[in-house]
Amino acid sequence: MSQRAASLDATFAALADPTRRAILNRLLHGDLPVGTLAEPFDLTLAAVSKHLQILMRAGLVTTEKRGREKWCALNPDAIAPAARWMEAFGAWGADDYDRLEVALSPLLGEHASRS
Amino acid sequence: MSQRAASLDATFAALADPTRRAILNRLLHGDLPVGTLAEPFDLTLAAVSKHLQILMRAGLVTTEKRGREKWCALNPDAIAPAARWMEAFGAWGADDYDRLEVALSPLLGEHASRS
DNA sequence: GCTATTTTCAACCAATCGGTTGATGATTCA
DNA sequence: TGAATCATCAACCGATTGGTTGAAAATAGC
Repeated sequence: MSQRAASLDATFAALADPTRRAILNRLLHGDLPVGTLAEPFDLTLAAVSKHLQILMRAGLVTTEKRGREKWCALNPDAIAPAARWMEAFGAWGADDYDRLEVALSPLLGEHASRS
Repeated sequence: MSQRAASLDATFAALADPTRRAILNRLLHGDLPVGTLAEPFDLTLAAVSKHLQILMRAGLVTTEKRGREKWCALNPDAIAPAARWMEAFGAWGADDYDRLEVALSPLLGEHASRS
């Protein structure tokens, strides 16, 4: 399997778990040490630590040790190959510009709900 | 877990396997019956059938029985919630318009390689 | 140096995954 | 009717996943 395919595997697999997506959402609001990051989850710290390793392996999260604590930060660029794959798939059959608008809105600062 | 989260789980999990992504890519070029769809893969028909069930459960593929054959078709709309989730994530930290161009190019018919 | 704090490691467990084989259900066609 | 074709089902297998517990490593502070 190509390097690219392996990267897509790791990225999509990392995103397939709701706890891991919640971790990413939590990090959207700012960097956090592991312990603080884990607080809202009804899981042991060891379990959260494992989830973080999966996110790190996929490149979605980076860490930096500061003293006793290990601070976690998002690496949004890591999602680009997967996002590209999905755009190529989703654009087929596009019969309107809804998807286009969705893709544009975050860059344009719009926050219209489309759920 | 919310309905939406479950849908994201199913979609990302479906995309996390290279065989399943290859199946989707194959269907990008047109609808196919299961047997023909399975030909290029070094797998039993039963294995491909299982992959198709996972793709169908995620809504990414629809099927229609015509005589003995079961024809498979893409349902690109099913990817939209996952694509939206990723856009929200990826747009954070966007320091240029690379992602924007990538999102636009399929709709504009451009095919510049960015790999 | 000792103790507390933060995080990971190692071992284990049940459940799921991706694959196989062999049997079975539908359907077509001679 | 009978034989061939298309696809799924059921049972099984080894590997992986998501979780736990308890011990251990690294660092901070008294």
